[in-house]
Amino acid sequence: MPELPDVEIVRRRLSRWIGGGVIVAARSRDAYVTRKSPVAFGRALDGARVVRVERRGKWLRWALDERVVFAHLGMTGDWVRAAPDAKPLAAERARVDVRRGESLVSVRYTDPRRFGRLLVARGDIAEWTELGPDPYADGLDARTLEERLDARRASIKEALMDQHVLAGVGNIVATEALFRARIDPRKPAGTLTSSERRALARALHVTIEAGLARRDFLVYGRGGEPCPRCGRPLAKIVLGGRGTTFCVRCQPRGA
DNA sequence: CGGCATGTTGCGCA
DNA sequence: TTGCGCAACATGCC
Repeated sequence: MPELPDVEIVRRRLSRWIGGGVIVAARSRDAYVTRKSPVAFGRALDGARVVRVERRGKWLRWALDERVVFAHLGMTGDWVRAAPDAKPLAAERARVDVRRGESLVSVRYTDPRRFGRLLVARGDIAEWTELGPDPYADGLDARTLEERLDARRASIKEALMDQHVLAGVGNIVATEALFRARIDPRKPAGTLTSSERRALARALHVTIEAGLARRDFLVYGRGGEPCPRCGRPLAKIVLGGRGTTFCVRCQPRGA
């Protein structure tokens, strides 16, 4: 489930597994996911040291000695650890074997749907540098939210999911945070009141923490079920091409 | 078989 | 030029 909280969980695992290690072998056979010759992926990584594993929004950034690896999990991507001699896992698209002291760690990139990306670069790429503030790494207050949303005509939900506005908010986090903040997802972003922006900043924080704690969703994917707050059946609409669940009573349009 | 899916990009049309 | 809706990408699951 790769939105900000899930990507952060993957980052922590990766950092623990391979941070500070030296890559002894990196292989991919998937030209679609590597967006270039998978051979170049292996060549660029072989022998490099993993200085650190960072995250911004939904992107992971591996800082190597002289290169940078950008990894996006798309819809179904994940990094898992396997025994170095284990056969390729189901939907495995790449593997990176890392030596840390005495031990050899093998991490595998799995991604059935292959919307994810594994990019090698010499420096930062536009997809990374053009990201908006990350509400977890950078913190988020009502003032920042106001700057980011000001004069936007798109709905608040679509604005939240725009990675240039805020980095890391996807369909689940947006849906859950708007429910917590009691804001109609269709409301134009630029028309939120300051108290709504305060509630939304807080709700994003709570939603991200709930995601990190792997708690169940309140309303996402629960269209037709009773609203957890008032019991009225949750509405299900499409906004910006994405399924959107909300409560017409608890999330009013009016200010 | 049809419909839907946690993401992103690019195209056609106002 | 800008903005918006929508299809496409590739695959699995219900």
